[in-house]
Amino acid sequence: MKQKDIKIPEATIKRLSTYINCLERLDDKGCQVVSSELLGESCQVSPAQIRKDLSYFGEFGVRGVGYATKSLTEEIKVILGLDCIWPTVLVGVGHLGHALLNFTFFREHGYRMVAAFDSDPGKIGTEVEEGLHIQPIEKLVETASREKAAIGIVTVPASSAQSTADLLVEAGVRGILNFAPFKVRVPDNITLRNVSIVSELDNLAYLLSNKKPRRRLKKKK
Amino acid sequence: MKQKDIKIPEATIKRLSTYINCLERLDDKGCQVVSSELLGESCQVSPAQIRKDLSYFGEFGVRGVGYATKSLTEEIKVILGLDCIWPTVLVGVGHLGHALLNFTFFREHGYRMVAAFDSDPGKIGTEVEEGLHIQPIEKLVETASREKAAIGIVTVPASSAQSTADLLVEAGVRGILNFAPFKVRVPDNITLRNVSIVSELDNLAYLLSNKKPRRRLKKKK
DNA sequence: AACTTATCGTGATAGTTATCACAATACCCA
DNA sequence: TGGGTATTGTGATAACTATCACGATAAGTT
Repeated sequence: MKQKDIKIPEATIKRLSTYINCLERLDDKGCQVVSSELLGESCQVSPAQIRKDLSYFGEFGVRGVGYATKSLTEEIKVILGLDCIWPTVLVGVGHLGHALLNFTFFREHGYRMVAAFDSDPGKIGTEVEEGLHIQPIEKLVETASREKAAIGIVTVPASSAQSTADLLVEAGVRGILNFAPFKVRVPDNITLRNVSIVSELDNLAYLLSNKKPRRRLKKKK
Repeated sequence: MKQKDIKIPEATIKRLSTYINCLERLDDKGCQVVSSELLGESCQVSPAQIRKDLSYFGEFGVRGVGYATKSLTEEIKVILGLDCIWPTVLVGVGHLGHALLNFTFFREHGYRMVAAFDSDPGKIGTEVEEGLHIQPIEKLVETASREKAAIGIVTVPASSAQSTADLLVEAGVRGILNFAPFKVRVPDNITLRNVSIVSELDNLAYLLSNKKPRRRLKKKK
């Protein structure tokens, strides 16, 4: 038996999430066992990459056979921490916030939206989802800490992103997912992830502007 | 004079997009000149990283002084291909689609939404933005090719993501930004980017599940 | 039980990306 | 005009990540 402290690439974690997605689809199609080749085909990742990713966490397959679809799905969920429920709050119920609240996927995959907040008085009280009424920002700290929210989703405009993040930290959330186009600052003990939709589009524009993507002429004096 | 064919890291492109964002904010604050240190402070990237990123494309700064805020912004826009207008169409006007259509940022930064489509007959004709009426999916190929759409944004459910992508390809778009939780397949000459909101959340869950993020115990037989 | 086949798990290797340290140089001021 | 200061641009290096190639091994077959 060997035990080693090793580093897990962030890219690996991202892929694990997509593996779950593909595995569930394959399971729906009736595949009880998948090879790394089939799974790779399905989610457009090389078979070796999949095996490597999984090997960081243990041995989940059977040589000569493959992986049991259902149990591998469960194993990956455990790895990602999706075997428990993460109480989550969302701040800023604009279109994007609404989209996330209605995203049934969350409910089925380890997250539970326990509260939603907005600064627009006209929205307060609106039921955005079964049993979930929009609350004023002023209630954020009180409600989120009472509900023991662990994750806060920020879908407010850039101008109020930082103050929103501050409130979430005060309310005791451990992680923040920020969709506002502003890099907020949080204490070291808070985990932060920024999602920049604009960057994704800009990346596309860059690739389209260059015939040979990822290559370019470098000019120096 | 030296000229070399070198590879640009994808991460560099992503950062360039955020540099624009930070530079515009600094410019609003009255900073006419920024050092890599100040810019780095503002967008949470190391100064050396910023200089390296820029050095792939040329020399934009003045030693001992820094970078002219406005002109650096323009230079980066040129690098990313944002100095021209990208005609863009969006398919699937749910909450997320709506959010993107109303995102004024796009209009101001190189993209123009030329059409929006949805399969729900009840939505057809609705004006989602000044002068932009939702059209039926059946009109996609005709309208998008007439408008010479270069980019297609997919915000439909996973089940119709592939067929939507196929239509966009048929309409002649060169790039697709896919928000559906399904990895669509496109011909080699089409540039594709997948945005997985669920993966971002899952990543957060993983980090929260592990005290020391990015490190873990490895167990082997 | 030996042989064959399929497919995993992983050490070694190649490739990519970030960091570092410092030479280069523009501006300021005496 | 020369010396000091600030800050860039970049080669070298370190760190990280993906790919490859193959040994290990489970199941089926004769």
